[in-house]
Amino acid sequence: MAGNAREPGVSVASRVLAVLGAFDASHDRLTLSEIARRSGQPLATAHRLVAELERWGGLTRADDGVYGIGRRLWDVGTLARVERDLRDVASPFLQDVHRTTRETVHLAVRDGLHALYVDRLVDRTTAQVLSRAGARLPLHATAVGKVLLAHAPGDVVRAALTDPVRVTPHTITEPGRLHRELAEVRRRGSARTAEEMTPGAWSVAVPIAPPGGGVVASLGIVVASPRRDLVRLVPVLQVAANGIGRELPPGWAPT
Amino acid sequence: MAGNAREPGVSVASRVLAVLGAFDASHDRLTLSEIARRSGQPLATAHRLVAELERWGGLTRADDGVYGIGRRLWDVGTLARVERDLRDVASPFLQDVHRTTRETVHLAVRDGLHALYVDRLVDRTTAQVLSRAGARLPLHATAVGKVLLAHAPGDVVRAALTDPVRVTPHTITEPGRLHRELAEVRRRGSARTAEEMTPGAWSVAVPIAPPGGGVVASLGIVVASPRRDLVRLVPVLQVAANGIGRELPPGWAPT
DNA sequence: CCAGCCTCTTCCGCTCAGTGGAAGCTTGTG
DNA sequence: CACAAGCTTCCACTGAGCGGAAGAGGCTGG
Repeated sequence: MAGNAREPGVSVASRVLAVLGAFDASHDRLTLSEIARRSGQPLATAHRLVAELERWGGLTRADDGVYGIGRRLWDVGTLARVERDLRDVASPFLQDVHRTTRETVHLAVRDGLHALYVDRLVDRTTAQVLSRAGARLPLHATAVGKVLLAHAPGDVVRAALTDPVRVTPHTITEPGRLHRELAEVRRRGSARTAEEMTPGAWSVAVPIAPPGGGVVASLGIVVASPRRDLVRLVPVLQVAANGIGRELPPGWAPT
Repeated sequence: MAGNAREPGVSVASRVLAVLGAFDASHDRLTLSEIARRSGQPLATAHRLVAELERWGGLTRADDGVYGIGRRLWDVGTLARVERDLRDVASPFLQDVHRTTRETVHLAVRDGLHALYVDRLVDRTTAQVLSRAGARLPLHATAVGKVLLAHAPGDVVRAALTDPVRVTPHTITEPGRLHRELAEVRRRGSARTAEEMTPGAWSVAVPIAPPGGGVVASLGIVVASPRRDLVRLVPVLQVAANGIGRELPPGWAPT
């Protein structure tokens, strides 16, 4: 017989989203079969959905048949708040900081238990640091992450400090020590890391807050050597962070 | 009776996409009713789809009930080729150009009959020019657009020069004159505009091509006064454009 | 305090859009 | 030329999706 044994309880919408979910930072080009596999759907089903997505412009298909995310989805993504508001406001300030320091500059918000890198500026010469826009790194091992965590709700802190991942030999994983460091971050108004996320990378970061609001983002800088004067960059960051905060609408929050 | 008069021939997938399509540059925050109206769907239907999208993280709902594009969609959009490859490669060069000129720098690709602005750098002090990342402007009225058009297939040129929109009093709309100008752009290797898109904005642009490939993007600069030495910026742009081209994978194409 | 209006949420039985196994097709490989 | 792997098309069964309607909540003006 033809017919089928339709898996129950799965909406079409969720299938569409599963197709989109098949793509991620390290899988941005997929074949139909890969999409089917990664989204957990029969080939025929994936085929139908993918075709429709392509027709709409959400996916594009290269000559070799490989699918990638299309412009239409890029357009839509561009409208996300994290992207639009924050990036637009912060961008000139990132440039300022970059121009005066010549170092890699990062802008991040908290996304659950990760620091989500919304924007960054890297010198062409600078060794490529891990982060790129859209990357998510652990909160406890990055300077921007520590800033965000230091101003996060208690349950987030608790969750983040429960069995923190050891990324490099220098990563701090003792909850007690991290707790003390977060208090220090709040007191001092800036956070630091020394090769805790990437060997050969040292960084500082400061919080960004809109007028009359809490900390919504963090601005950080990464250098490739244990410069003793790293702290001297803090005032530069603070001026920029204050500028960004001032230009954000009062009460602005990511999400 | 309950039941209904389901509109036939409309797939669920397309309904989901219609919901996403309800959002655009000037409508990035919508209420449920607005989404329903703009996507042409009954409220109950929109409600269901929106709820599912929100559950997935594609949409977020603010406290006041207004919906916006969520992080999940931002993530996915980030994976688009235009965004990823081109932006990543070009970003440091844009910074170089910006640093030496202090002017607004633009990176654009052709999207149908429009120049799609993939990235830009603006000085905080500079008067805000129209373009922002994600913006689409007519090909015939912008410098980057002219570059892209000058290297576009014949049918695109024909379509673009059929009744070109007059944007400002300075916009060139005579097909003949535009045709001649495109030839000139090809010959000279750069394009210019003088208040053709935005009053008070002059600009130049050059093509970007990967090794052994055609023109895939354009790098431009916008200044706020009719500087006589605008052409002197062309070499700067060319160095950067060459650098970008060289770092693009051979045969790279947007889309 | 209520009427009027708006937007959002929930309900429910009918029905056709969606389903996926299978067959056919294309392309690459040994 | 057989075989495999990936892609496309086909088709009849059926439950997921549909949307009108009613209910809930909120705001405004009389």
